[in-house]
Amino acid sequence: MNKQQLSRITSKARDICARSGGRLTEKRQRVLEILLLSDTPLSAYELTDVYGRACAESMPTMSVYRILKFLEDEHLVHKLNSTNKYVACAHIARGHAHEIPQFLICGKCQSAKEIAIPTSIVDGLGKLVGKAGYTLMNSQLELQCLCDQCSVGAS
Amino acid sequence: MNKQQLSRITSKARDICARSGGRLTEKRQRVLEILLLSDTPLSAYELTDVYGRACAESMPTMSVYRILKFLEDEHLVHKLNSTNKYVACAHIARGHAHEIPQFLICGKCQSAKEIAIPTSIVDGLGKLVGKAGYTLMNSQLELQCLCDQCSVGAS
DNA sequence: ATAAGAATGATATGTTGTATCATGCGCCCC
DNA sequence: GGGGCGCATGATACAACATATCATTCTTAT
Repeated sequence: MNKQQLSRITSKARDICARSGGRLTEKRQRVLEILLLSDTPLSAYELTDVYGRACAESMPTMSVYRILKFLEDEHLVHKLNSTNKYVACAHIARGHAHEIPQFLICGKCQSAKEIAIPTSIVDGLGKLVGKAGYTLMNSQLELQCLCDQCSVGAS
Repeated sequence: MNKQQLSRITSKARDICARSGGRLTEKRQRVLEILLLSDTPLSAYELTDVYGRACAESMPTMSVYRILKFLEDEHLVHKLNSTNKYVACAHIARGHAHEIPQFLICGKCQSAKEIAIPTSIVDGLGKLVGKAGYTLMNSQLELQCLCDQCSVGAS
């Protein structure tokens, strides 16, 4: 991602925050940028480290958690429950229709790709769940995968 | 679950362990029984508490983790990643064909139901994942739901 | 009986996350 | 532009979840 793309996204993110009455402060923006630029999801403590190295002055982890919570509430960041790590939302630039995010997580390189699951599959799941006596609420799927690059180089 | 059912399951579990060269010791069996009898998934520390209250002498949490790992390796217990809690496998008694388990988790009463996802849906997901440049590996789905009982009583 | 290996205990520490109170900083109103 | 209000951040403590490591006990085979 180049600088121009990055600034376009953060600018959009700023708008999104503004619409909900929030503010994308410099620190919040930096955290978001770190996630946008990272190849892999990062834990709150990894973010603390990267922030400290990138920004000269460091940030207490508590603040990182608070900022992550803010960014999650704005749907700018998602948390991967299976790994306790955080990723930037892949859809900030365009419309940013925040349906439930779904992720493919590579078990080898840890990359995570945010994808859309078609209605047909979600509906199928919904029916199944109904038959089992449950009602489907929000469900962020995290599918354990192998990415093509890691497949190719695999032993 | 009555005593007879419980002993049938633990006996089956003993067989399963034996076949893989493991041993279902008394402590391992007790941990499994606690999970079998529990209405909801339990964390390792909750298990420690219950064990201590049920068995007069307590067990260090470290041992609970080790026992859980053993039981997981035998596919007698599953871990819910979204809540960091553990459940007994629902299929010990019958054939115990351990495919990837899938769970419906009630957001209100925390009950978790283990279900089977039909091949059609899994295949659909697999194709989708393939198009995104990934290969689906093991994927334990944990779907956030509301169970019918909680729906009825809901506000 | 005894040695080997498995299971468990004890202790320490690492990782993830929350609670709470203090401090700083921007913004609005007059 | 000073004063005060509210949001953002810092600092500190601690809770919850999990692993590492070495010691001890129990099983089992010979």
